[in-house]
Amino acid sequence: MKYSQLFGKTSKTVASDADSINAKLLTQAAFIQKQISGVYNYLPLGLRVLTKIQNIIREEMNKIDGQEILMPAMTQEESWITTGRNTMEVLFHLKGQGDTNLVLNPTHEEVVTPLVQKYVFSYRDLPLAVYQIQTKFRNEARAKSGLLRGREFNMKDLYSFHIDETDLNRYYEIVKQAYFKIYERIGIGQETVLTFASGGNFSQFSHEFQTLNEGGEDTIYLCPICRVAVNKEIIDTQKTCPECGSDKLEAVKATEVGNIFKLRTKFSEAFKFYYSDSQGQKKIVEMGCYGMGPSRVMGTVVELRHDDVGIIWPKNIAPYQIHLIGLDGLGEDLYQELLSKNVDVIFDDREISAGAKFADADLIGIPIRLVISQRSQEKGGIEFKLRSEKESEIIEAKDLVSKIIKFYN
RNA sequence: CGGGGAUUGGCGCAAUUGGCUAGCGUGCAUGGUUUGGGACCAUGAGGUUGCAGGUUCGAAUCCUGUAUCCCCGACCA
Repeated sequence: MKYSQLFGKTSKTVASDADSINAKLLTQAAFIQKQISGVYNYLPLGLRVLTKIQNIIREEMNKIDGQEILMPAMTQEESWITTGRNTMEVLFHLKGQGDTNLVLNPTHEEVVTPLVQKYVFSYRDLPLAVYQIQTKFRNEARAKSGLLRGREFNMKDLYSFHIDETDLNRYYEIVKQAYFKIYERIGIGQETVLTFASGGNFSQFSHEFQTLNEGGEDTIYLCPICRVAVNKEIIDTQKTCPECGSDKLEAVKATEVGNIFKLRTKFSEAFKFYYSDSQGQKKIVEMGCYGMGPSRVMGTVVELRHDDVGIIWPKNIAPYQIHLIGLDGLGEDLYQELLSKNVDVIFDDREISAGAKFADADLIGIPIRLVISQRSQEKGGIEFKLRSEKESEIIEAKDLVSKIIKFYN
């Protein structure tokens, strides 16, 4: 991609209503653009990041036998009356044709349970896990913090169905491990901790995945020994680490980037979802649900990975692999060569000053910046600089692609 | 949802006892000079001051209503 052709330009000033680091930097660098409070447009750079996050999640969900589906954003209100959740304050209500009452789904238990019920009748059909990556709508009392709390946001939701609690527990642990793998690949594994939360009526705990960061909305209580935490609900009832029993929990700020939950039979009972076991006996289906918001993860990454001049994207979710800056009219040949080697490159071909190009590269935050200029050629090649480092080095042209490949593998 | 603040070219801002043709920066266009950390000069385009109504000789400025945004709080599978 040539930067001169890219839809969406950086700005020296930032919209005065940007209320958080992620909103400021993502808006200023033209990754997102706010439509209304808590609702954002994704521009090409932003969509690339979001898609990369989604694809990492998708790969890990597929590895644990999740089958991807796509459910609708709107549903008849009746399903929500069935479960008693039609009074949730975050529900958006709308009218269909005639007197049809519809809701915009804030989550999909009310959709997925009747859907799976149409195809699953026997223990032979279980276990089963389906997921989607889709838009959720929640009419939050107060949207805020850029991508961290929106009224419309992107979410991956996985639902699992089991013959009994034992099998639910087995799969729940598998999902837990898959989540850590995802955060690791996205580049926030170091800061993301398992957090014990209330389990509702049917299980002792649910689990949140909380990413430690100063700007976080949540306060959690971290065990320095086990590096697990408990949330406020739990600390109010037990003051110790659930793993080691330590009472030296530290209050820290964090952002919730995932939540997994044993639903048990709450929804299968509401929809009368039974299966026949090997004896032909009618049994209730056990369920789990597992949420993760790619858009919120994207915002959280920016909160965590930036400096005072811009974003510093982790390598697996950067919008491009290479930010190539051409000076002195150079760069086109190198750009074409990188493209031919399948390197994902954005080429700043604009006829503006070097300083402006450097400033934009810092703001956009692609992990590797290359500069090709008369100066770099006099020094024997191409300047190679990591966004996360201060110093640059000169690389000979023949070594460039292998160095790039090495960095990304 | 309760309390507070704000709304002026694309973006960031200025303009009050109500007073001249609503300014500045940035961005944009054209020409020229520059050319490794957001260059400089010149010229130009771009605003019925969120919307609706009212007071007045005269409203960005005062009044009423309304919409939106932000902050604090409550809320938050």
